[in-house]
Amino acid sequence: MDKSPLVLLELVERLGNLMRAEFRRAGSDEQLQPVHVHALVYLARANRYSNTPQAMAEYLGLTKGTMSQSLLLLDRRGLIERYQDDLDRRVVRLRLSASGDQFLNEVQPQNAWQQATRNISPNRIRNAVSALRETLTTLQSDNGGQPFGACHGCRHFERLSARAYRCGLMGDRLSGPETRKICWLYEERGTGVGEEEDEDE
Amino acid sequence: MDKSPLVLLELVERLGNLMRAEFRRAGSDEQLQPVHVHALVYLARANRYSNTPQAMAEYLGLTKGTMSQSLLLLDRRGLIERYQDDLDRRVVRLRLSASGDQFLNEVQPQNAWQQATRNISPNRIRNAVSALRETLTTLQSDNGGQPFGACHGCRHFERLSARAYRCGLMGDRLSGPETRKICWLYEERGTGVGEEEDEDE
DNA sequence: TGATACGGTATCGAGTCGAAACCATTATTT
DNA sequence: AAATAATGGTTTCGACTCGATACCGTATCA
Repeated sequence: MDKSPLVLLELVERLGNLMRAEFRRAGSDEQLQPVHVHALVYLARANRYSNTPQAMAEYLGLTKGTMSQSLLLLDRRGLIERYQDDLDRRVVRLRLSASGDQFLNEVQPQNAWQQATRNISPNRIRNAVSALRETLTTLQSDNGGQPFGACHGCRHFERLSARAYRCGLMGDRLSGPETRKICWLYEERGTGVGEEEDEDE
Repeated sequence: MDKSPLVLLELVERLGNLMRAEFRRAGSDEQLQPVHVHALVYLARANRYSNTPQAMAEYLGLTKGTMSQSLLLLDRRGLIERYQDDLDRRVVRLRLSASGDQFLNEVQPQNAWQQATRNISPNRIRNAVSALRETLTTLQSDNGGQPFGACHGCRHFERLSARAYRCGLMGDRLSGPETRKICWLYEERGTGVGEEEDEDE
């Protein structure tokens, strides 16, 4: 019996804690809690289907009530803007305001991480990403949560031509940049079993 | 410019969030917050140098004041025991109580993770561990925090004979099981630069 | 048209969390 | 030895998180 999965868990938790502390530092000037910074970071990366309170709550692991509170605060501070969906008038849509955008550019919450990974080869990072992604997928399907992947890797992603894309699930045309954003409708491409396997060292 | 470090960060944060939710679930019967469960898990794995409020606070990324609060609660609930160090009477030492131990055995907070990683080959996991460990080390040395590693991998770890070990920093004899615990005095072995590098795929 | 589901908000209470003040013990300086 | 500083923990305070629950308006389905 191998204990390395538990070691991996320990690393993930510890890195998560450190980055939360980092987010706390990043938000301290603006009196923001870590979760608020995280929400802004998410919003900057969410596509048109995923910029709702519900999607954010799911992503951040909060209940909708809690999420509603945080959004209220971010709205009061002028960091986000809310507007109504015109098809379904129950749903609220969110976007970063100009000052929210500026805030992210100034404090660079992810900068410490970028620095910390600067000496790790892209290949090792890709291998780690692949293992963690698989863990995440399993963990989520065990818990019945949404997968949240980048649009261009999704099963519903379609390439119409060199520069034209489309979401097969929702039927919308997508711009190039939008296909790199996060979508909570993401589904794994069904390439059967096996996928890639890292080398033995 | 490669964006995969940011993808890795996203995975680490998301997995961290999910596991916190898992810890919340694990502690809900006993009315424990995620951080309390995490503290118990840490305590079960901490060696004789690392079972103090200070070490725990550092590990969990909290201030000593906050840590003190949580320990008070865990003590009231009878899940931990505190006792005085006899060399330095300022320091408090902590251990799991019998019911704290039983709690961990019953709720198995890490079980979901073990399940989620069951289909990932040990080798991929080791590769991911190595990349994340390096990230953690850099992140911590950038922030001036403690490293927290397993005793047997530490620079001060000495093997006296087949079954006898010793910490060269503190000078104590160590039992076999204890060398597998977490120590906050851990220091990377100075094997120069380079270490291992994963294969290209 | 009703019943039901759904997205979001409002309210409440327990508890987290950092900051700062504080206490007892140990270490250092003079 | 006495004064001073540093250290490990605790206490107190106030702002805020967070889940639970109730609630409101809109959409969907019978």
